[in-house]
Amino acid sequence: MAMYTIGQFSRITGLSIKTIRLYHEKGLLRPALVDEFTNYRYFNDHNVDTARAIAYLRELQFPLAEVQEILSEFREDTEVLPFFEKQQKLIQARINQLNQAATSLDGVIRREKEVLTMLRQLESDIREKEIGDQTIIGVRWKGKYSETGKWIGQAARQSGRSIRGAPFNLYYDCEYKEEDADIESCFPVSGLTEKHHQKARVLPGGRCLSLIHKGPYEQIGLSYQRLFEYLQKKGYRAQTPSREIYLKGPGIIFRGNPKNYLTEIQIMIAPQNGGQDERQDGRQD
Amino acid sequence: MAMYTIGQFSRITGLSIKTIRLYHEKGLLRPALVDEFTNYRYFNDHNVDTARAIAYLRELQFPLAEVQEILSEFREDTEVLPFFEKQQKLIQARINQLNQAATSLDGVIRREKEVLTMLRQLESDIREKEIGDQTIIGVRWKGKYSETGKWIGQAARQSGRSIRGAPFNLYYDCEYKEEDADIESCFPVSGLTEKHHQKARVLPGGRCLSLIHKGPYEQIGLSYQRLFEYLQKKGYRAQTPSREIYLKGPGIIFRGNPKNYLTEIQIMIAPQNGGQDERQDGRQD
DNA sequence: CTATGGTCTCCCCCAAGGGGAGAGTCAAGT
DNA sequence: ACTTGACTCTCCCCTTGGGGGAGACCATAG
Repeated sequence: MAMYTIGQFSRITGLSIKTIRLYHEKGLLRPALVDEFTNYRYFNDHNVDTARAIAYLRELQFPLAEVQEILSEFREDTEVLPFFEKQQKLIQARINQLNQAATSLDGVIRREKEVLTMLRQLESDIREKEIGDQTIIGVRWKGKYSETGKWIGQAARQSGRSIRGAPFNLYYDCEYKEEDADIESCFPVSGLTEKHHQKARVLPGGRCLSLIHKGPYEQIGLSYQRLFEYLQKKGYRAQTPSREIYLKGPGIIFRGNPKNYLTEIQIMIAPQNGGQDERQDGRQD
Repeated sequence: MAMYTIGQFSRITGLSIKTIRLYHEKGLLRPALVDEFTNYRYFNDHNVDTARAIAYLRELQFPLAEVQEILSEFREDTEVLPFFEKQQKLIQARINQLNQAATSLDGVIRREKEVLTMLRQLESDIREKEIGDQTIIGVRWKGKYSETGKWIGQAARQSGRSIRGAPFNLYYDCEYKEEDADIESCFPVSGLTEKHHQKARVLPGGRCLSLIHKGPYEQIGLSYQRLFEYLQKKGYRAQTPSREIYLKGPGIIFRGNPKNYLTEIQIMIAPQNGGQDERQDGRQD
């Protein structure tokens, strides 16, 4: 019967010497012989089998204590079935937890990347553009502008994992109101589950004026002023609700510097004249 | 500005007192005030924000050291993007590892459950039954019966994650040979990838005699003898190759007790005479 | 003034090993 | 027989993210 020193045994089994000694100490792997004078460990082929079994169970993420229990109390694979099933549940739970983290990370990364490309191609000028229809979930409320954060949070909870872009507000008032403004806080969504589906609706696209406001929200009045001037100069007719998209605001981790906040203001333009498809107002809910 | 004792702060943030002290010690969470005489910690609302950020990053599985680095060196979410991306890769790796374990566990559980049902409905009697076509991957070899283990391992490696049942041998010799037997060691497979596809082939089904042999392989000769007697009595003609299905042999963890090994022997029966579809018996089990 | 409950620091514990120090051992070459 | 270099031994400390508990202060209400 071949006997191996711990180094040879380590090379055979792929376990580190430290690990082998640990398994010995914990009673998982008893060397075939321990020299009673030198304390040198010597292993045989049966030990190799045991080591392989341990390595296999460790791959299956069993804790050492459980490995020992299995190895010491059973002699047949079938008897270990309950352990396997317990372990399977445990691993599924861990996978779910990690998947949740991965999903969150994914969302964060996507959002921050969008912000970065936004920042790069930023020109703080009024543009006319076409925007498409969007499926959204929103929360309608009345109050002061500064309460927006709370309601965005509300909308985020309603949308759960379906959020597909930056939050925005819809302003249903035609004019600026300090108090008691009529606002809907929304998220664009997609891939909704059944029960979320009824809370969502489609926000129609169309032609709009767009201006990206850079800086704190307190100064957003100036950007609105520029937009209204432009509207008047071109003779366009504005449609409510107007939209304020919070491309970059207080972050998830940091509040950030308000000087770098980015908010896109979109004012939908009513079709010019005559056209029978004259929608004055997108209210549907 | 509201100030909270550590207990209140713990209730607000959901972090345990121990955890808060740890974060303080590691420099992640500096209390707004530490009484210089009593060493009591007092926290304010800004601390609540920080604690929330820490909890969020911990949910994303960031280690504390990284959380501290992020919190101490950055002020904007976008700057943290590289950390997020690194973390995403790390989490994916962990998920992959766990998924591998889960897949292995799944296979083991399925196999052992099959063995258990086998054991329950075991009657060690000769039966005639129809078996269906099977897609298999096999390794053909010549040598001694006892080398089977090695070649089954070979076949397992070839089949990878597509294995769908117990391993078996095909015996191409008409008679029992001690040495230099002509054998193919196989696994039933399904869900093959492209590159595995060409190694697989279909093993045709048909009518066969089946006997489940219980006990060590060394005694399998007796079971063969019973089968051959039955064949002769019925006047059936046997077809090669015959099959030996290792329902329960040495396990993955334990070698197990050879007295409990289960091996199903299947001998295909050649169609009787003339009639190309002559079923004599409705048994289909 | 005391009782009760909060809080402090300090120390030990978990899992699954890794790193290294200092001492002892083995086998081969000289 | 001696040396040398490679192994191996035990013992201790370190990691992560906290948990448990001891013994000593602290705060506040009755």
